[in-house]
Amino acid sequence: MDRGDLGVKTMNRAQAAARLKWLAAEIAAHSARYYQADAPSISDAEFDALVRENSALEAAFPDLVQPDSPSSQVGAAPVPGFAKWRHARPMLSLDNGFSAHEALEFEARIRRFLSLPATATITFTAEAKIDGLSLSIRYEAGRMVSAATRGDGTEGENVTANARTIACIPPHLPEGVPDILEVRGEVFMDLADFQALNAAQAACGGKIFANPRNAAAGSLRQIDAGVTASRPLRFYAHGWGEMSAMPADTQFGMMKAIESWGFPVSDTLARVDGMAAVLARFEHLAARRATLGYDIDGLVSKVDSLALQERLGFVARAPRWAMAHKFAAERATTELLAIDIQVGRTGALTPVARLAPVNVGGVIVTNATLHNEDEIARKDVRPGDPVELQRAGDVIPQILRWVGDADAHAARAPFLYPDHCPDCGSLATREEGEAVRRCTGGLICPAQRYERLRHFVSRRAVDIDGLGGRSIEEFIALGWLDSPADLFRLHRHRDALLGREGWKQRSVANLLDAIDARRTVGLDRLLFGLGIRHVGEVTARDLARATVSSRGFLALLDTLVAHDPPPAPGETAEKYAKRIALERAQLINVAGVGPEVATALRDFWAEPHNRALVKDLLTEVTPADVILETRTSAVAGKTMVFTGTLSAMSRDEAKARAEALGARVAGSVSARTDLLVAGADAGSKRAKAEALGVAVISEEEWLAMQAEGDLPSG
DNA sequence: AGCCCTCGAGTTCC
DNA sequence: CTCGAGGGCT
Repeated sequence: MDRGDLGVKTMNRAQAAARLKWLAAEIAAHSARYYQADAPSISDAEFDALVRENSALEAAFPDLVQPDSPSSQVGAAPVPGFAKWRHARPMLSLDNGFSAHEALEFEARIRRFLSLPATATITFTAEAKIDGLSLSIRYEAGRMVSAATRGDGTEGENVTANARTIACIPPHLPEGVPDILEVRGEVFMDLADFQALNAAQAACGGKIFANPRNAAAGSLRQIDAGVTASRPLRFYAHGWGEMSAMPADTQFGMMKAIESWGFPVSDTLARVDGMAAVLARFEHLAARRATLGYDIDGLVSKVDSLALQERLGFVARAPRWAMAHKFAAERATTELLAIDIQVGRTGALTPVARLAPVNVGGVIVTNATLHNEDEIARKDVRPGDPVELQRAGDVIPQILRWVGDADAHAARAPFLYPDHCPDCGSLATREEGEAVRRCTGGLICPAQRYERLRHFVSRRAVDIDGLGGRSIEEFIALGWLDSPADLFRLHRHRDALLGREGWKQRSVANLLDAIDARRTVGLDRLLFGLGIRHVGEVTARDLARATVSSRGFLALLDTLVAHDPPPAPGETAEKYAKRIALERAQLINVAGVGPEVATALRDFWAEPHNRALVKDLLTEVTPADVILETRTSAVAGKTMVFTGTLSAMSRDEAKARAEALGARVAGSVSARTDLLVAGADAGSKRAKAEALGVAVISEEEWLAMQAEGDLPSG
């Protein structure tokens, strides 16, 4: 939400003039991106809202209308964007590391996960990490059928026509390639080509690109493939997606096969033994960096053996078997203008640094998070200080320290952290031992309500397309929207909405259709969307899988609330709280859900308002059951528990394998456990399983069972 | 009790 | 993306 904007009615003339100027610049920038099909940064609805606000202001202050007003320029039929493309295999991101230390940690972690001795040598591939954009190209029977950008990793944009114009991407492949084959790599632009392009653009008054990466992105995402064809784009393959047959059993072998099919592969690609050798390549690459002729931002190392890659698997959205070793971040100095406080959906007060605009590594930075109260104190940055910044990792700017004159710094007032919510004025408190200060306003805090609704409709939650912050704000102000269920009743305001500035037949229909499309939504998404403390995407999915249906989930919540044993005689309040929390975790019995999460769930459900909210929501929405993919394995659909010390694989790996075979992995043994795998020195869990008559197998038996259930990959 | 790994939450840039 | 904190192992 742009909290800096005032309502049209409350604005004076000077404010309106300033706002109009800002809107003109904003709309021009966004429409340039939109029409030139570079990445649009806001949704259509949000863009519409900007245009709408502009019109409203011009109506209120007709004498401020400028000849070059956006209202005189916008209005052509919007160019349809690219169609969405769902990746057959998700396109993942990589874990980043910035030091030799982190790289060696990465290697050590792999050894631990695989239970390898410290002396075992792991072979890696190493290659330059090109600063471009990822593309996944699909071939069927040797012919290119599609090409798509990464997008969010699951769904990208179909840019097939444009990719076909890139000279070094083969349109068809030689005989004998796998029938289905997806090659993934990086689209980029050489520095010399980038400079020539910008010079040509300047000459014809076209768009000037900030850096080669943006130029490549802008060129690939052209509506008119003819424009893409005129741009000097290059491509290097670095991986693959779906493959109907595997030509090799190592990363290096695969890349060589891909190269033999006619794809360019980076000449920096090498196979080396051990992380120390990867680090040597990194140093070598850093020295060569300036002479490569294109931008790179580091080096990528991958475990060479595909068998090991498969065993290592994934964490959230990144593989455990790969790492991006990044060059040191670029730094810059600017002035800290002010520190603003934002209120998140959980009430967390987060300080944001407002900075004098400064270029850091090709991007203009104006904001940076300061995380929390302690961080400000630790760095002792004060409004007015000159500060040193860097763009950490890939993008996020970070304030390193204040710089300049110490006396001047000392003369500036330290930032006073507010102890009341800047949005609703409620007391903001800090839990013992916690870093965040939270607004206690809860339901009455408008900022929290707004952020919760935004979370509910966000892509990873219920995913209502095209419902942006500005629309939510508008509907709240109109009194149409208070809780998530209200979203599904917005259609009752259809006529009123149609009468409003900027809402036309089509935009209203699109919004209502998008909402209707989510009347049936996965239990996991719905659960995540509720925004229960400590229940994020992964935990929500684990809980949904364990309870299968909304009925099962609600029953679990009821059980939690009903579990209300009295304190034992002489038990302190603290001990009692700890014990009952532990018991709640046992009632849930889902690996990864401990006392804290269990208590958060209970507290949520103990609140009558939340029960009413969920009940209301369920009158509008049908949660879809979350059923594990049933693969043909002996453990599919079974609830398993691991105990004792496993020798062939670590516990984490065992859990990951079991889940891949369709099993649920619980934390402890109960009557609902189907199978216990007992490693060496199994203790109480084994005894309990035997007492309950739960099947117990040894590690060897489990390995055999798992190998049987294994399906060929790909 | 201490340690390591993951996850959750909030944020930035385009 | 980074930081803090929860969960689960040793």
